[in-house]
Amino acid sequence: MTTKLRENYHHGDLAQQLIDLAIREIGESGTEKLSLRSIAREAGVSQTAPYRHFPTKKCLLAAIATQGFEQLKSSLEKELNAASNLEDAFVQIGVAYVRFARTHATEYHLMFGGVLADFSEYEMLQTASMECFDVLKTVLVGLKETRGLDIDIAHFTGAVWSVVHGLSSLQLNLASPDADATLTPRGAIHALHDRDEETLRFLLGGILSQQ
Amino acid sequence: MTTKLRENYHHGDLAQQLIDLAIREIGESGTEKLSLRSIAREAGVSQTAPYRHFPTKKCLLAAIATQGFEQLKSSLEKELNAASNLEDAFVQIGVAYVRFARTHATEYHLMFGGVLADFSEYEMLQTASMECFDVLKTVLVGLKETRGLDIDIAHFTGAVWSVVHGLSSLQLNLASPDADATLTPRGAIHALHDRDEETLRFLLGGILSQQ
DNA sequence: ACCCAATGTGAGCGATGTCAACATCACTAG
DNA sequence: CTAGTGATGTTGACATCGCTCACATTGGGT
Repeated sequence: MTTKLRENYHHGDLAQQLIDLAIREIGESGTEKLSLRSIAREAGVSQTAPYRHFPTKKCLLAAIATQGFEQLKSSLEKELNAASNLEDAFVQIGVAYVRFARTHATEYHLMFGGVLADFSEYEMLQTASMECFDVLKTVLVGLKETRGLDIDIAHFTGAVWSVVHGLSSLQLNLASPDADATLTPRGAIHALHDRDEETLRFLLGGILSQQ
Repeated sequence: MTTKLRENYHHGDLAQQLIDLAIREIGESGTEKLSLRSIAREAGVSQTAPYRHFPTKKCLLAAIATQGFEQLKSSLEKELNAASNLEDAFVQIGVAYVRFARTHATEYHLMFGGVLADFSEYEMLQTASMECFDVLKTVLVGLKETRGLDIDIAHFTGAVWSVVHGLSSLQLNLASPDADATLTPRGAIHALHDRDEETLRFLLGGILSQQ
């Protein structure tokens, strides 16, 4: 499957194929092991061809993260539109967020793992992340208004985001296939698996009843 | 301060100095940029000397994470011993956890950032992380008993851990110095800063009153 | 005083990110 | 129809990196 020679000089859609190959390679071997040269080989292209599309390795990573934010945004929007009221949307968006993290582990890692130190270096990343955040914002602002909550909305948003991010990040980075639900680090994380909605209701449920 | 020649052939405590230099370099330039050769130069030692202490670059990182778990454990234990009751300990341990993450960002990143994929490859890391987890376990098991909570303790532990980890990880990876508390990603995270206890009471407070 | 295990050195291999100069192609203006 | 231009891909090279191997130095236990 690798190193197949193209019959055409030009490739067609090298940028997107490099993104896909990079996601796969990171998923298999981790961010540190990703090499532009190896995915160039896999794409059947010279080692410097990627530089026509991504001026730097980090720019490739930023492109992956940007795509991730766009996908996450559309997932959350779908959930928001499907929910019949804001309280449902509140939980269901959380569930969709964690599900996205699990099914797009590589993207999530690049979006929130601190690999891309400063989003402002990459304009498209910046705007994609803000548009994604806006979905969460919409729900929480609406919730504050309809329920007349007396809260600092920025702080509230940060707190809620912490919960869904914590759930996602812990499971991504410390999950192990051979864990059972015992009272060990791995076990506690294993106990979270496939119980997203229950866990989120547990953690977020009390918030709405406060105040 | 760098590249100073030693007058002695032997260094004295190269292992620990390499750990310290690595923490500094990661803090300044990120995990990806850390090079064994550069910290060897800074230590005034040949480029292969580090290999007498760490068979691999990842082993150096594992040593840093191990040291981090030991420090975190002792922080949490101090908090546990200082608290007058379990409810206080519950929140104060959370506060200490987030404070550790902030003051030891590099270590925290290595401990929970998914860089060291499988702890079981590094025995000392494995045991250090379990001993650290035991402190959290003690509090939660105690809490379940004294309050007669009807909960799955592994799941409960995972959920609580998610909250403190989410708070820590979000702030570490997405904090920016020039943020104000507006309704933007950065702003929401900024709104969490220096409000650990308040946020944790907000998020964890409802849990204890449930059931 | 001797020896050995621990520790440090030097040279080098294969791989990587990136750059500069060049080649090939698709498309558009005349 | 054709000439030329910008986008895309290639070749070759440089500095750096992780890591290995063979060798040098040292200090502590006999």
